[in-house]
Amino acid sequence: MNPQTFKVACSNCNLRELCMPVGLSDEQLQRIDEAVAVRRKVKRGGTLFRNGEAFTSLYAIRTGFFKTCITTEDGRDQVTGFQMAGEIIGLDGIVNDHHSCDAVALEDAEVCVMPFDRLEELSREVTALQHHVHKIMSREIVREHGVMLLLGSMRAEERLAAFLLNLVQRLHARGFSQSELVLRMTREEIGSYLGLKLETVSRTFSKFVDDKIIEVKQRHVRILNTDALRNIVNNQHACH
Amino acid sequence: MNPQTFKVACSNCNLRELCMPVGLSDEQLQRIDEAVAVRRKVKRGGTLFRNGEAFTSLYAIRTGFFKTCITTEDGRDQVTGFQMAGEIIGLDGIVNDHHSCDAVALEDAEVCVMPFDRLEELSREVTALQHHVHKIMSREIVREHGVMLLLGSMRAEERLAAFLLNLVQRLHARGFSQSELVLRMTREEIGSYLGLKLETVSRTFSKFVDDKIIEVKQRHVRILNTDALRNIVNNQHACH
DNA sequence: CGGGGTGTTGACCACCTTCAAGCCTCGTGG
DNA sequence: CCACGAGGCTTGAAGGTGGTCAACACCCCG
Repeated sequence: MNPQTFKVACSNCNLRELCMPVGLSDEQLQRIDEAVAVRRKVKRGGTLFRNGEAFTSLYAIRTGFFKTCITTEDGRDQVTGFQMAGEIIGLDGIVNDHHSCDAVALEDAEVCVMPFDRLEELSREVTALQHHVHKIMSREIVREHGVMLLLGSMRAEERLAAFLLNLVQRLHARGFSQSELVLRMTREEIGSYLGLKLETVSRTFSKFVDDKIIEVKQRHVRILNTDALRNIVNNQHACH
Repeated sequence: MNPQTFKVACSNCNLRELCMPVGLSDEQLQRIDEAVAVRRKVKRGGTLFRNGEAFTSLYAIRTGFFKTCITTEDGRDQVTGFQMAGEIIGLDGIVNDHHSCDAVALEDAEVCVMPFDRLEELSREVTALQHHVHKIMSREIVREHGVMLLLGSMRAEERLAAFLLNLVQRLHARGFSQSELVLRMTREEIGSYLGLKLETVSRTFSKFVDDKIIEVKQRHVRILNTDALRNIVNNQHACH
């Protein structure tokens, strides 16, 4: 209710390339700084926004890890994505001026709050920013196409392999290991995202361990054979 | 290769409310007309754009019916959506300046071609247009969330019921019947969209017919009991 | 030390897929 | 005009994948 807030600047942010502004002049960067009003901290388990809440801002993740999920009246639940540092959340709220999903922090997190009307205002003046906002939204659309492909046509092993490869690739882009990762989410949340039950996720992890493709200790995962994972995603279904 | 093209005007288009411009002054409408360069016809079975092609424009469907689908190297195939008059396609191309899916006409179609750089230029000047472009992209993101929910958590009957309700609702918004519709796509395409095999789609149709929920004659579908369909989507899973 | 949340594993079963056969419909060409 | 063929659709039988239910192990933390 009383989130901690801090004044903030994009111009010296080390996530610049991943996040909002791209290839801008110093002057343009300073103008962006004006748009990014404040930072906000969210504790693990806390929500950045909830389904139904008024939409005011987009959020750039500085630190931490989020899930977004939709919940229907009849108790259905679906994780629609996991987001990490440098990624933008809140785009779902634009169309109806209120959010249509929950954003939950899976570890203590800090986000940059970008009031959307300021962002629109500024992107009318800074062409590069306008373009970037469009690209971010388009990227999210394309990402979701990939998830639809996964949910619509992949089997459990393929889904989990694709999931691990995607996670580790994004972490690698942020300077982490290509072969080791810590899952911030439960098996149930993975399952919800992948359209599987938690037992199936657990079993599939175990199978990968048996096959010496990964090592698992709790939420710590070490990838022993990246190519094997890639083959599972790509080739496996070529039997037709 | 040599698509037929026509000069076009939004200002007197009867799809105005569904499509691009919203609540604009006459002067603003005229400016939009400048952005919408030409129309283009696509024959049934033809493609409006294909995966890998350079992205230049968004397309507003004037008449006809499209599917968008992604195809991977390993032969996987996924229909990501069906689009009808008044809807916008091509948003996937913005992020990488080339399209990442195919848009195929399922019946003879005509689209308005909107060069994206003109659209960006114009939306820097016309705030309402800028806002509308953002809303269109956000709407697509939210729509895809719904598909993810469907693919991730619904059973075959629920998926098909949701699909029929969605189609008929969109057709109704365009002045068609609330209870009768003509499917423009094959069972296989429905299946691809819903993450089911065509046999399962066919079987589920048959079950709905047995249950007197719909009548089916080829691609003509008459909904006899809309509430039953709604219950299938909502309640069925409440057994938990 | 104990308890709750989380994860693993097994047995059984339901749902959907696979494979196969046959039908219907429409368009084309004889 | 009819015959034929191809594509699309339906239906059946059998099998597999993942879901469900249940028991238990593990780990973190109070």
